[in-house]
Amino acid sequence: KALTALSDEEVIRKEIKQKLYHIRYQIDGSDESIVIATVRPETIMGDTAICVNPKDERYLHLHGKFAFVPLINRRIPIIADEYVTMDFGTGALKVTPAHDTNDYQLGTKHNLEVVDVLNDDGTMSEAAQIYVGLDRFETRKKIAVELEEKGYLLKTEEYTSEVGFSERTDVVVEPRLSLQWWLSMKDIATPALKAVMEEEIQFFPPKFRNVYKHWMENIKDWCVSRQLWWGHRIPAWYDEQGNVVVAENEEKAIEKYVADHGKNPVFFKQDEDCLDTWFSSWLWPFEVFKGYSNPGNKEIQYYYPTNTLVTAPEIIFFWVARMIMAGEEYMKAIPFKEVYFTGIVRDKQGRKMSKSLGNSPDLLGLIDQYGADASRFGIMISSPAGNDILFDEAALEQGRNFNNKMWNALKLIHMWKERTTDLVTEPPFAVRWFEERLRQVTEEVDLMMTQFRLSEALKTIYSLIWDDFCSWYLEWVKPGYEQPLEENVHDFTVDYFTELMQMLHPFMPFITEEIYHQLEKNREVDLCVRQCQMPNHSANSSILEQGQMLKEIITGIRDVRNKQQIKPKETIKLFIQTETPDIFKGLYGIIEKQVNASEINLSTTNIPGSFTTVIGKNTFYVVSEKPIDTSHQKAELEKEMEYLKGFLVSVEKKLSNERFVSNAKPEVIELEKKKKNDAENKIRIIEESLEKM
RNA sequence: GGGAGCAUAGCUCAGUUGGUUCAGAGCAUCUGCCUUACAAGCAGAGGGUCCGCGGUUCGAGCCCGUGUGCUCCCACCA
Repeated sequence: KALTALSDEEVIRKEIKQKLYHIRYQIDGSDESIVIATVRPETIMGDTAICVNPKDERYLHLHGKFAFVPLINRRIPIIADEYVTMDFGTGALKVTPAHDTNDYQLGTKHNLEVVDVLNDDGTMSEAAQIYVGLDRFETRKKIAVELEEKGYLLKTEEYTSEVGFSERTDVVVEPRLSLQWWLSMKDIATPALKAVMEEEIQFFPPKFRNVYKHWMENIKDWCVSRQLWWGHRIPAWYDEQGNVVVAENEEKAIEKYVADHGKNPVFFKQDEDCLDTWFSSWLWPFEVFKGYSNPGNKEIQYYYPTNTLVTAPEIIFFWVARMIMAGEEYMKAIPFKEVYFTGIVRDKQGRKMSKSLGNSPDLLGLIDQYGADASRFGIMISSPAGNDILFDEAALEQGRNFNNKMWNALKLIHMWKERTTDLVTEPPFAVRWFEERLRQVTEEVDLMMTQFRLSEALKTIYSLIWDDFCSWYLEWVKPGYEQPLEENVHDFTVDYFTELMQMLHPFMPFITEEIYHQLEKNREVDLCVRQCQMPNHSANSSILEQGQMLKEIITGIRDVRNKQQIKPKETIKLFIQTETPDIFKGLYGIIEKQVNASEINLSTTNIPGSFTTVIGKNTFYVVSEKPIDTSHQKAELEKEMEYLKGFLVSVEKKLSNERFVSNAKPEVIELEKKKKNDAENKIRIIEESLEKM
């Protein structure tokens, strides 16, 4: 047990206009006096020193002398401490250890007497000597008058400062000494600090390790007793003389008492205080499985330590650190391996959501409006790990639209099912490509999930479904109007869609489950959250590169169509000039469909009257009914040319820099050479195209 | 006052030993489309002195110093 100066929890600070009283204290053995300034003149009877700054020249001659507290004439020392600010008030501070936190610390440091002038009910105590039994605020008024009458009050000035009010009762909180139970923290903090610093326990995001480290390295003893009537009661018992015994329970306390005193206690009463809420909470990881009260039971063996704690960063110290300490102390093992910190949900303007602001969304209303999956999507997509969440309904709308998109994809696949053909062919390029793409993204998402980069994982899956699956893959395999689809292509598509639903399931459980069952009737098991099935070999990069090139070609030619204002329904003829015609094998069908080309041919020369565009190492000539506007095209090519030449210069400069060549890693130099080569090739191709225009 | 973090497109954010053409994504914006899954959509585009200054380096969005601005936690002046 130790004295506590004050607990400042549940205290609301408010700016209050007050009076600052300048009060004169007579110096012992001198005509001189020293003036202090205070807003609480009723506490002067608790003064046990006057403190000045050691550097303050005004008071140098008073160091070590004594002064008298007005009205009660207690003789108190004049001490010097850096704590006192010279330019505030008079530069002299009355020290009241019983009623001010800082004064208490000052008192401890300088071995000052402690005089508690207040009773529990806020009236003046016997120790105050005067105004005993009178309310503190009444005393303040009366004492000011008395001080003035007796010539101690020199002046009063208006002063605004912060005063603590009780959160529950809204009365001014009075710092007051009391006897409390404390827990010495240093020893139990050491292993807990080590566990996190050595990453036996990992924090996500890791930046919070700094906060934890700072706390644990500067840990203060913990006041664990509370004057409440609920909670775990302090396990301490007193006899009639106030001798105390601490034990696990009353039975053991009596045993201990008998051992210490050689007799049974006549009177034995448990302490009425309760433990701090967090003292109970820090037992949570093991005591929910009775790991302390019934050690080694089956459940605690299975569940302790657990894997991941999900919590908020503002309770790193209150709860996270304490659970780790309790785990190490009582279970001799860490309680969990990973801690994931969620952000605080804020409104669009960045304000914390709160009842008083009334800016919390009505979740059930949102679910009605957008759907449960969409609401989950909206929150998850805007939760970058470790950052606060700015809640914006637009994200929920995006989630709703995503639902709709997937629903429509399902509808399309159902339509195909009705007219598949038994004809089974080699899987077309699109099928092979998407398999690789799925494999690639699965690996990416798996990595993000293990790093708790949840919103990034969701974004990646979202893009895989919307862009790769719907916008590219489905369009690539889509049969012509009223044409049938090969059965195996349909089956692959169903498999892919299933795999996608599995990936998305943790984020959007309802629609994924539904689509999963509708894709294939009579599925026996439900979808559940499981780890990604890691592919048994890594993705085939050449197919992926080919797919990437295909996307770029399609986009590039669509851009030409747009810029040339060729109507969507109007077909074009496409000629490809390439040194590697093989890479286009099997892609003609897709390209024709995607850019609405009536035919595609290879060409070794420029096509007159066409629009030229260079994509990668290949030149494409677009022929349309419409007259081609080459001025725009020419300007674009020239612009690119200029850029490439500038780029080439910078690469060449780098390569001719001796210091670069001698210092850079060989693979970096190789890359630079490749860049140079690529740029030169591209410049040549564009030059040729420009010449012919 | 003590500590931590942040500053990249209009907004929210990625950018993983400093080296691909690195300046990105989503949303928003603009243009064109009622194309037979989807207008809650399709196709395309524009948009940035990577906060300022200095340094290290062959090379800096990334490393170091410094200034400015913001956020959070803790303490709080009689």
